[in-house]
Amino acid sequence: MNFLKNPIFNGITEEEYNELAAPGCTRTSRYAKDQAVFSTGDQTTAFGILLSGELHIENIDLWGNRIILHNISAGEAFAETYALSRIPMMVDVTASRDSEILFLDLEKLLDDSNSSRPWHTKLLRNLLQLSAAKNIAWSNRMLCISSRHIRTRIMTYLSAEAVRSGSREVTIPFNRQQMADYLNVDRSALSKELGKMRDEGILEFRKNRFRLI
Amino acid sequence: MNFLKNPIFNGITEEEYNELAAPGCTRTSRYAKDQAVFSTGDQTTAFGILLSGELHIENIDLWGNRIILHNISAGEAFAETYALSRIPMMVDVTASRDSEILFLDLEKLLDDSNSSRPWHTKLLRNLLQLSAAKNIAWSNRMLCISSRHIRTRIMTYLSAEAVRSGSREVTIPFNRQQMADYLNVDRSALSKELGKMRDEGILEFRKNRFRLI
DNA sequence: AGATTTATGTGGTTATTGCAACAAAAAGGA
DNA sequence: TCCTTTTTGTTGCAATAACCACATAAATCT
Repeated sequence: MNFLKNPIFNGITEEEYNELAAPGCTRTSRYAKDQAVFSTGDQTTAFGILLSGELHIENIDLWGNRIILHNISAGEAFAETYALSRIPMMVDVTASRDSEILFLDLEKLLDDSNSSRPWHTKLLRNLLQLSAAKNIAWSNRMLCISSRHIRTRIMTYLSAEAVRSGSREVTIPFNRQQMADYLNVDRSALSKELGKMRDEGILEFRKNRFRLI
Repeated sequence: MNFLKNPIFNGITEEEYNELAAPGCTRTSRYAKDQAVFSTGDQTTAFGILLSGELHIENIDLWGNRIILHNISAGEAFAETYALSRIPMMVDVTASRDSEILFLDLEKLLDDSNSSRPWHTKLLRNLLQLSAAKNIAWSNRMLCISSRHIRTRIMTYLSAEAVRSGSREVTIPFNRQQMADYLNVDRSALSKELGKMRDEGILEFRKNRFRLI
């Protein structure tokens, strides 16, 4: 019941959770590294909360290029947008590490028959907060991509991470290829630019640890 | 009361609207073309519904480059993300035409004291749908930007618009500069590529009307 | 209508980035 | 430990797109 501390259950008691979970609205599944959780075209009424591990939300375009749209860490929710809007998924959700996921079926949970339950309004509010937060995350991502220069993208991304962590040293959840996909640049070009920036004394890094100077 | 047909008021009756609007939770304002509705750094508890006109959500980066994050047409809502999350806005909202806006103050509307009102849950649900739809829009936009080739960006964008309108002929809500900002490319490079594509017989266009072939 | 401002198209130049191929280093398995 | 696989870095080359400057067209104003 550790997951009840998750923001999605904000204000919801253990008793209330047991009540909402009772009619088969929830389930837990495990996924191995590189295993697909959802695939493009899937439709789902359930969204997931990542209990442990790590996921990537990614898209592969018509030419086979992959772009990582988002990185999901433990405690974060995902696919709630698709569960809410019922449209076919335009993305792949893949476990980038061994992961454990709690699924909540929104179709059942948000049914009108539950609207008098005390947990119903709380869940709605929490979902709304979650969705708003996702929108903010999209904006941040978009601001990274918006520059046409690799260096600016790197700096925008790392600066934002540094602000979030409150430190000039940041550990990112990507390897080089994934970082390149996230910033939407070529991997070798990214390595090249990172090397240049290190030469110029702008930053230090080893693998996925960066230090801004 | 025409705006009650807006999805945000889905299921909400005129009587209910009068009740929720009574305690000063709503107001209507007019904006002239190019006038700012919100500016970067603003904090708001109210979000807007565009009754008439057109808005652009845009960002100007540290180097003065503008990027249009989103285009708002009549009937669409905006800034609900910021009203929900209370963080300072990272974008400018500008009227691209003379516009009339209905503002709803979420801080007051979503207050616990209203939770027993019949319109309260309806409003929450509608906001949730709205927020989810915005997330979908972000995804679409991101898929446009994800390619590194101008031609692919153009095709991804126009194809998506063609699918939405169910026609090979689409009228987009942008002039060239705005379209370039939306696709995040240089304007002259965009004009050049559009010219090439016309020469190759891939598409026809005049101003903001495009026809895919 | 004429003048002014805004929008769009074109050409040439430069530079950044993508791309491909390979080397080196690190990680993982037997 | 050695061998294999994966990850990261490096180089040269080609190409695309940015940038700049200007021409033309369209829209707006008086």
